[in-house]
Amino acid sequence: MSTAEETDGDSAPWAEVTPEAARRLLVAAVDAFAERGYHATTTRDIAGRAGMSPAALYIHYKTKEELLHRISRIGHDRALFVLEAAADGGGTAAERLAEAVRSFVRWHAERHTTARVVQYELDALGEEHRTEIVELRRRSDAVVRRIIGEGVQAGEFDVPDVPGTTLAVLSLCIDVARWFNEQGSRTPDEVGELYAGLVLRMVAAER
Amino acid sequence: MSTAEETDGDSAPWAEVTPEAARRLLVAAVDAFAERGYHATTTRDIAGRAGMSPAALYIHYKTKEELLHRISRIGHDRALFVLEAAADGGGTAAERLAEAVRSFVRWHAERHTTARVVQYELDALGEEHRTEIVELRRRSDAVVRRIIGEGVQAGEFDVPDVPGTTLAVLSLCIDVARWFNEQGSRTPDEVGELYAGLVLRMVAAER
DNA sequence: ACGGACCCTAAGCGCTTGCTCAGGTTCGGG
DNA sequence: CCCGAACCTGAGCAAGCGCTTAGGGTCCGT
Repeated sequence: MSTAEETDGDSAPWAEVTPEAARRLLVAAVDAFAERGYHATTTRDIAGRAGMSPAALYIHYKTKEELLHRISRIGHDRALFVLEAAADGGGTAAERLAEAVRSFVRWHAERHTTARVVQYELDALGEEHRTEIVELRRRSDAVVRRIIGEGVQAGEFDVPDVPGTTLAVLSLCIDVARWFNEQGSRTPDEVGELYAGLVLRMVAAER
Repeated sequence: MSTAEETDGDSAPWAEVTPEAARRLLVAAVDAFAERGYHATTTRDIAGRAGMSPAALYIHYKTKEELLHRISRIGHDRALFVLEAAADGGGTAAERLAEAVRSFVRWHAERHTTARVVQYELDALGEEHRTEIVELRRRSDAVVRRIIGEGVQAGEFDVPDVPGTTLAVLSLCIDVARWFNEQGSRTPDEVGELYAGLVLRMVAAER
């Protein structure tokens, strides 16, 4: 597999961020934001983690908020990519839903540092940037809702409230970013598998 | 029903906080923390919402962190109370689990302002205060795990991974605080009902 | 050898932060 | 009518914030 110009959700995490100094700052910001939260993180802390002086940050980014926006934008793009890949993967609705949950959860667990920033620091974005991100989340919702809707029509699923169940499924997956811990007893793969099973039970017509 | 000295999860929200000036400040802090987050909220903002000068805050609380701790402590106590009431309510494991989810979710929806602070600003607490709160959350976990465990033993439930499913159930409920909106199309009762049904499907032995 | 593009830093500006403190207001009991 | 306790405010301090600016290395093509 080539490492150049990848747009998938996993490999070479921040490869598209250039030049290298800008990437180092962005990675440092992800770590700091995830650890302490956006508002509790200082620009001096970010620059320090990247091994630079506080002023260096402003050569590559106009403001601290722009850093958050870049992180949030790239993160949402990747999470959405993962979801859409599963949705377009073919198979029955159950197979596609299971794969969507499995990979979406795996992303939130494996990359829980990024995911935490992406999912929980949304309010710190400015008006314009936030609406841009909210649109991406609307699309995630649409992807899951479509799979569930198709499963219902095909008679595979029995779901009284499709929008409500969609909300619950996404909520369940997203919250993984909050509690997942690398020192915990479960690998991202195991959590993905567990959750895929639970979600299938939530929508299954019968067993 | 008397309004004096209540300790349940709903009525007379912050009645046990006295004197009245201290309660006004605490309510103002809950609103501010929920809206902007702990770190983005200034002591001037809190005092202003309570109609006092910045200095007044420090007559009733030693630090801004003490305010967060009081909120977090009381909130966790109430949420736990709601859970335990449902768990001790009698009936089959399915009935108790459904009631636990229903009331826990209802609490997180109805009082989502408080719940947001309680569930998402934990990291802003100091070392000692945080470990105190984490203990309360461990007890919430134990309550749900016990119900599910008993359901499995009674043959009512079929759950391959009890700790994992417990985690998922609680995660689902807690995340309600993040997305619930009073202008949304669902009442707290409706969300509670929906979620209770979904959780029962996750654990049911057969249908 | 040298000019200039690029990238970075030291220093610091103006402002806001959490918090303090001396002093004023209010009010019930004697 | 005065006292003392309870409660609150105006003014402000030291520290830390996001961000700016003047200037200095480094390395390229020529």
